[in-house]
Amino acid sequence: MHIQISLTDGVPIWRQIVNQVKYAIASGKIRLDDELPPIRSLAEQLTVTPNTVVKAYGELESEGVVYKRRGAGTYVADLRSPLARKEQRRILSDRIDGMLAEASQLDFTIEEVIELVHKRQAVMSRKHSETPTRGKANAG
Amino acid sequence: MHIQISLTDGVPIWRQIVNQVKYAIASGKIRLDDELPPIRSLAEQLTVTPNTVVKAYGELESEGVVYKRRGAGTYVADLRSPLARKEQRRILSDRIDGMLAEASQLDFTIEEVIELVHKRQAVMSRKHSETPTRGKANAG
DNA sequence: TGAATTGTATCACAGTACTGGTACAATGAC
DNA sequence: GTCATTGTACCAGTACTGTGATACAATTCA
Repeated sequence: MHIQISLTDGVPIWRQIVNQVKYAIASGKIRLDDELPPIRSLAEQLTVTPNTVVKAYGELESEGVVYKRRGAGTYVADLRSPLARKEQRRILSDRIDGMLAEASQLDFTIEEVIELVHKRQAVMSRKHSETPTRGKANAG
Repeated sequence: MHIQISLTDGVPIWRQIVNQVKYAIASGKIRLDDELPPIRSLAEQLTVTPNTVVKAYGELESEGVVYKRRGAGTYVADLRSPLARKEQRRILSDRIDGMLAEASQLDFTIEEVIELVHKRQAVMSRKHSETPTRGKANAG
């Protein structure tokens, strides 16, 4: 669990933690029921306040990515569980709704949006080919 | 040009103005080269500071929705012009990139994303059927 | 039971976004 | 050129977000 944060790129520390934990899970570095670093430990390692880690872990929990057990620790949740998956779908839906609202106001048709999504997906997966959408791509 | 703002819904006033101007254009209430209310007039009408309207109009200009002529006024731009269209495409691409990054981290495939986009589009166009994506939908 | 470890809750400070007030500069009408 | 109108620029106050410090509560384990 090696997390590297930047204090200068404008992205809040708690969000950097969220992203890197998600990435660690997506890339298989940490797995189901693995324990994340205790709040204090990670806070000390990153030399930030425990509060910041609390906020990050709280966000991860609300997204169904991890679960916490008071007095015990914070653990990687089963992302394929129906509950977690439903929550993730809700989060992504919110983001898509915002995007579609923007597209509508900018006078894009749904067909144009879909085309643009495909194009951006192609660009993004080309940019960092080591992080494809789901491990499936490793086999293809 | 009737704009209604809410001080309690958490959405910044300048953004409410942006959205309603866009909607007024999309719905045909104001057209190409029509003049928007002067900053002071709209500020007075909404009982907000001119600064807030300045910010809203500035955002609209940066998106290519309007153009300003100092000493004259603010006017609806030609949204189909290549320059405006390119800028709008850039804005939407940014939003899509963020959405795809989220989707990737939440472990959705591109196929699932596309499916969800279609579903949300269906939901949204059902919700307020008077604001379809582009007038084209009136014919279909 | 009691100490150690873990997450939780509360208050405080700094930076930023949002809004407000007012003076300045450029354009258009005369 | 002069005046009215328009957008621009600058500074100030307020609320919120992000971060920091520290005390509290629940769980684990000897």
